[in-house]
Amino acid sequence: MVTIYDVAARAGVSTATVSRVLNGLSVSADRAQLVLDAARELNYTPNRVARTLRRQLSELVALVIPDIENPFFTSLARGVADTAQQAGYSVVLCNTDGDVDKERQFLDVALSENIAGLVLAAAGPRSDVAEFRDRGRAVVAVDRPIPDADVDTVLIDNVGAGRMATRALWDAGFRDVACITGPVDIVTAVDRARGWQQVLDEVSDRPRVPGRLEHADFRVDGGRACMSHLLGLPDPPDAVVAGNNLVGVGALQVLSERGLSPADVGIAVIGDLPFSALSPDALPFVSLPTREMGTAAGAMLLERIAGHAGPGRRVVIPGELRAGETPRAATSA
Amino acid sequence: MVTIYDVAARAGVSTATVSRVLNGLSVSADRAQLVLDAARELNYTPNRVARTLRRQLSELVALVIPDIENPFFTSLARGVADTAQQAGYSVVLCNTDGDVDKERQFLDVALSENIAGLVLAAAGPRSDVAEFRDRGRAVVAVDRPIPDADVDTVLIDNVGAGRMATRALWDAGFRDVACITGPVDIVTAVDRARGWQQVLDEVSDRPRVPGRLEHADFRVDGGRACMSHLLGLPDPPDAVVAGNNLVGVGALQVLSERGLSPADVGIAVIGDLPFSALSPDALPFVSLPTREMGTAAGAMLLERIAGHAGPGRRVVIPGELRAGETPRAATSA
DNA sequence: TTGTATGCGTTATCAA
DNA sequence: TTGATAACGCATACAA
Repeated sequence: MVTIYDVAARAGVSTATVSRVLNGLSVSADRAQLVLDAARELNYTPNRVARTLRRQLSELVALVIPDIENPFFTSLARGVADTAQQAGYSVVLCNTDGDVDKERQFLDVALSENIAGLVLAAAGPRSDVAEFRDRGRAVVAVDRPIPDADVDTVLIDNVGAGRMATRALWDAGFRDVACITGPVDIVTAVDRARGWQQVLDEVSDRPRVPGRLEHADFRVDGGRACMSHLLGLPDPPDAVVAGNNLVGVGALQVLSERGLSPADVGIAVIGDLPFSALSPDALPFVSLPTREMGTAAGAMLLERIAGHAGPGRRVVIPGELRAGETPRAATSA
Repeated sequence: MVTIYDVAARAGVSTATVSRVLNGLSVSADRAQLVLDAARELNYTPNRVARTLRRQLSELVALVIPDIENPFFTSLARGVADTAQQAGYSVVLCNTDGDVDKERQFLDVALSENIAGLVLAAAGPRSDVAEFRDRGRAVVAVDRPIPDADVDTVLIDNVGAGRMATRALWDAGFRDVACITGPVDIVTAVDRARGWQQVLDEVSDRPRVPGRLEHADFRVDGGRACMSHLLGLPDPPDAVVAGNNLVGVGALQVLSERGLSPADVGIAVIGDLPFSALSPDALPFVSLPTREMGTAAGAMLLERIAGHAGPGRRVVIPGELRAGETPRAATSA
């Protein structure tokens, strides 16, 4: 490996001078040129491990997400990566698979690697970033808040998203709207369901059918299972709000397999369906600006790395209803 | 930060002894216990940066992929991550966005970070991993071979996949089968198209309609554009092979928007559609065992890290046709 | 402006 | 088995 010593020797200067040139400190022009020439001739690349050990801070930023197979998070990742890379940081992505133990492992590794900063979409409600912050590392929470941690946070307006989706179905004439949301310990899932409930409380003057709220996991199979269950009831609902994109996919699959269309059973999805094979107009959905979430989180992280102090900030980004040609309820009950 | 010195002081031993205990070298039982107790009481975690600098090798493995928003690659990532994590390595994912410059940057960083190994799905046909290998780092190519590099390689049988998809359509009665594949400089795209061509050459006794091969980019919009173009021709084909999952999604979207179904225009997809919102039975597709590719690549990487020498091995994994209830051609031309 | 020398935290060599 | 110490490659405090 070619080290700073090799460059110094070739340029006929000290390693300190080489280091200064490479870090933009004041060096006389002629010597600087000598160093640059030597570095180029030797194809020198500074060793980041040594640099990190010395500086106590790496040029790496980590993004920790719970489900790398969910387009919601990969789109988010793009946003974070674009922002951070533009600032010269390399972004590494870590998938916790929703496993809090894996998450803790990643956090430990990140800390031990002297990572400059961390964007975290928490796997559970008890992520511990205290040591991170104590050691002066930047942390930004995204999509899911980190309880008891005063960190910058970028969130979707989940209650609002739940409201939009529900109202779209109501406005299309559906009167018995169920909701399939995510696990009770994921706050985004709970909030979206709360939005659903709010709208129903506001618009419905009749007693509601009980058992219309289902908690799936936030995956395709979860959506499938709950949708099958709802459709199998003696008095099935006439419409369903899908609590996230994957649940929506599962619900639509079940519909398709039963030969039903979104006109037969209304369906609105919270989240985008980039790979749905349906026209984006086919059903109402609440588009969530995931990429923008990522860029916002990335920007805040960079500010913190650059030294911004002060209490944790909170950015809440609204979803946007895309109603398209929402099929209307066939019968008004 | 609590360092090895703190532990040594608390345990009343030298840092060398602490290091030995932590690395499983021979230490007397009583002193080992002292060290372990001290380490636990101080909540000591070895600094990975220092360890990496000293050992000249980190415990990190990188997976570099060209499109993190493509389920094909995220599924692959799961396979690699599962394998590597089981062996105690932390896996970091890097998205090149198909940009060879970004890829080179990531490779430089990985080298400079003393990464233990690298699984690479190359962004282009000229990835340079020579320095990596010269410096004794493990490299495995996945999905796309790395020209001029004698590395372990895990590939799909792309020609075979193209054949399967094409034959499925032919067998269903379609007689003018077009192909939308990926860019000419991505070998998987070319190979899949070659499989398509082979089958047509074998089965068709009539002159072929020219202009039936389209090169999209391997994304949804690429599939949309090419599908629109094909359907807009004065003599459109009666069926289409989609060269990858995203192209398939785009093609299906166009179909759906025009009120057509896979019975009107036959369509077979090379790759899986985990988020298509269609029943998996709705159309024929060639399932590609991406996760298994990942585990195979991860396993080979671990072997190399463990010191396995010898020439580059090559694993070719076949796709698997899932014909479901393939719609038959409405008219036999 | 430049060079010398030290330390970042760990592992490994060498001697005891 | 154990400890003292050098070395990994770099950045910086200090001296010149």
